Amino acid sequence: MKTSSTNLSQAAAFFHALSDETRLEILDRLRSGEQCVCELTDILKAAQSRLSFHLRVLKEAGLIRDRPEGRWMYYAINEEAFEEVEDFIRTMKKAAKNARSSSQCC
Amino acid sequence: MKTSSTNLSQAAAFFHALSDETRLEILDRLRSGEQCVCELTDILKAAQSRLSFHLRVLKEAGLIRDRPEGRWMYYAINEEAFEEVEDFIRTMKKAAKNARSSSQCC
DNA sequence: CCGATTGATCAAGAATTATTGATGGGAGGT
DNA sequence: ACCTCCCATCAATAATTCTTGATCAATCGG
Repeated sequence: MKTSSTNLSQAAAFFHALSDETRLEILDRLRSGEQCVCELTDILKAAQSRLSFHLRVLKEAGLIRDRPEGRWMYYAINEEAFEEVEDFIRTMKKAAKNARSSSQCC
Repeated sequence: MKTSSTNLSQAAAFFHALSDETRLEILDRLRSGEQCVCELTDILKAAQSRLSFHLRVLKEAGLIRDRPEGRWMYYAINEEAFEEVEDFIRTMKKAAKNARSSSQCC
């Protein structure tokens, strides 16, 4: 079994989006359901443009979805993407585990 | 349930280490078992210092372990770290799923 | 001891990413 | 129409990360 290189660059993109603490805090907030930017700005005490930047990174990676409503923009976690990330990690882990047990002689 | 901030910075560190395609290629190679640096250099066609740099990033994040033997250094995947990453992702995903279903009125 | 091999580390430069403050656009209220 | 609120975007700067080439230490074989 081999992980294709497109998978690798896709995975790298996911992980890059997840590699920043501010973005993880955003996701942590979104775990409880969708939120608008202004709520996040209040909670995370971050400048609006800064938050907007990080939301964009998350969105371009496909980790979150947005939904405009009036003058608000609501963001929510995209579960499918997390499913993919989980699969990637699980596959890696399992392969390593197998390799390990099969290389143990006696 | 809340993810503590130490968890977040720990997770950010894991994800940062995973966010580079070269490092994912290294891990992809290590899936089949431990390898020494020279083998990786050949396979990935990367300069030695470059590889050494990425191996360090992976090691400092705890994703791989090293084992010196004579003049070779063997690297292998550290499964426990992948377990942690998987848990983190799964927790995030589940919380999002719950929030989603409970917010669906009618 | 000598030379060759393996791999870590360092410094310098290149490249990517993050932050800040300013601007602009759209939606709503009056 | 005007003003305010919410948010995206842009340009400039700051900060971080990556690559490259050089050097060094340790191990091994002769």
